Amino acid sequence: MAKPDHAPLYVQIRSALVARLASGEWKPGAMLPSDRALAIEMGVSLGTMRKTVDSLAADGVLRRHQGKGTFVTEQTPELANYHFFRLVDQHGERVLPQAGSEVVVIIPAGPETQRRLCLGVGENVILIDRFRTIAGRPAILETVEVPAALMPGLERETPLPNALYPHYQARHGISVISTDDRLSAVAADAIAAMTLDVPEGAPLLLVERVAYDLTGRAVEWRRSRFLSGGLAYAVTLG
Amino acid sequence: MAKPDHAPLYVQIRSALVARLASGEWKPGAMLPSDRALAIEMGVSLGTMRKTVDSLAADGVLRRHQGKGTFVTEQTPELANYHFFRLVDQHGERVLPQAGSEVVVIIPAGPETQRRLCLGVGENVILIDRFRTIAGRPAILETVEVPAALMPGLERETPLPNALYPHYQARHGISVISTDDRLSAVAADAIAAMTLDVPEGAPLLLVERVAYDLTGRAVEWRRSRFLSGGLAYAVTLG
DNA sequence: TAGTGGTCTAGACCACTAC
DNA sequence: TAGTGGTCTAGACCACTAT
Repeated sequence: MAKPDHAPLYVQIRSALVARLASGEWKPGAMLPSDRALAIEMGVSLGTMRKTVDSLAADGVLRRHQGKGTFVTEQTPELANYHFFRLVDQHGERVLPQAGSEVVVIIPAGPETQRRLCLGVGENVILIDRFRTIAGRPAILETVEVPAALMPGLERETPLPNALYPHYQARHGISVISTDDRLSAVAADAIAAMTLDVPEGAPLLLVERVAYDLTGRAVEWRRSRFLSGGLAYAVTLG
Repeated sequence: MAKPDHAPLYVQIRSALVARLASGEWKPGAMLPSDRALAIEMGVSLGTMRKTVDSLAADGVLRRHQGKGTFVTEQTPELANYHFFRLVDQHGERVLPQAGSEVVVIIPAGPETQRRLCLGVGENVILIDRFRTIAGRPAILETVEVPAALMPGLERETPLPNALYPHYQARHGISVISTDDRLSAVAADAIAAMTLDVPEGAPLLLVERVAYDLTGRAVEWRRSRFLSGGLAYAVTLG
C-alpha cells in the first residue's frame, strides 16, 4: 500500500465513525449503537472503541449518558449559546440576546470572505446583516456570511432564529463544532453609532469568527460588534 | 467515615499526585517515576495510573515524552506566551511584546481585588503597573496584582521579566495552569492616550484576567489594555 | 539492550436507566 | 431484569530514547 496504517487503530476507527456521522447515518439527537455493538461490528476491542467514542464525546460531537446510551449532539439554542456565545454582564452572568432586524441577500464572495471560507472565485455567499438587542436595546451588530452552496434556500428562511447554529443543523445538516475567534476593539462608525445609539467613535468589541463543522470545513464567516460597557466576552484558558 | 470514597480511584490518585506536586516533591522540569513504578507504589493497576497521569498531562500539569518519561511542566517564556498570551497580528501570526517600564508597589487590596483574589480585608497585594511595546512602540498597558503573602519579595525583584508566569514559578513556586479572561472594549483615558500615543477616546481592547494555580487558588488579577488596529486576541472554541 | 510512554486486548464488576 | 456507559484489572506488544 502507498499509505500504511501508521495511524493508531482508535484514530482510524474515529475517522470511520466521523464519515458515517457526516453521511447522515445517525441524525442529530439519535442514539448510536452501544460501545459493545460498535466494537464487535468494527472488529476492535471494547477498550479501543471506548477510547474512540470518548474522544468524539470530548470534542462535543457525541454525548454519553450512563445507563441510556450515546447520542449525536443536537445543537439546541441553549447549547449553542452556552458553548459558542460567550457574552457575560458585569456580574459574570451569561447574557442572551434577542432578535432585532435582519437583511438577507446573496452576493459574490469578496476577497476576504473567499480566503476565510476557502471559496473559489465567483462563488456566492448568503449574507445576513442584522442587529440584536439585549435588555431591549440594540447591542450587537452582526454580519454573517455562509457559502450559498452549503445552505441552499437559507435566504428564504426568514425571519432567521436568534441562534443560527441550531438552524444550520436542523435545516441544512451542518453541525458547527468549533470556531476560531479573533477579538479586537474598534470605534463605532456612523451607521453603528446610529443603530446602537452611541456617539460616533465609541469603543466596540469586534469578534471575527470562522466556524467549522465536524469534517473541519469552514462553514461560516462572521463579524460581530458588541456594545461595550457592562458586557464582556468570557473565556477560560487552560 | 463521614465521606465515603464515592470518587473513582483515578480521581483519588490524581488528588494524591497533585498534593505531592504542590508539596514540591517534584520540581518543575523534574522527571516523575514511570507509570509502572507509580502504579506499584500507589497500589493501582497500570491502566488506572495511566488514566490519572493522562488527565494531568491534558491539563498541562505534566508533559509526557515517549521513550523518555513524564515531566513536571516547566513554565518557559515560550510556553507561557504560547498558551496564555493570545495576541496575533492581522495575518494571524503570534505577536510577542517587549519590556517597557514598570512600577512595583505594595498596597492594601481594594474591594475589587479582594473579591477577584478571594482575599480577606487588610491583606496586601503587590501591584505592578507597566507598559510593554510591540515593534518598538508602546502597545500594552497592564496592571497586575498578586497577593503579597504568596510572592514575598517580588517587589524587590525588579526589573521583572516580560513573561511573569515563569518568574512566579521559578522564584515563588507558583504554577499558573489556567486563567479566566474577560474581554471588552474601552476608550483610552488621558494617561493611556499619552502612553500609547493615541487620541483620547481611542478604542482599546481590555482583558481582565484571574489566573489560577494547580490547586485552584486565584494567584493573580490582571487588567491589560491593548492598542487596537492590527492586533487581536485569538482563541479557539470547541 | 533496557526502560519509557503508546496502543490494544479480554475480561470483570459497578452505577445508572428503562421496562 | 436487561442493557447502557463508567471503572478497574492484568497482561501483551509496539515505538521511541538513551546508553
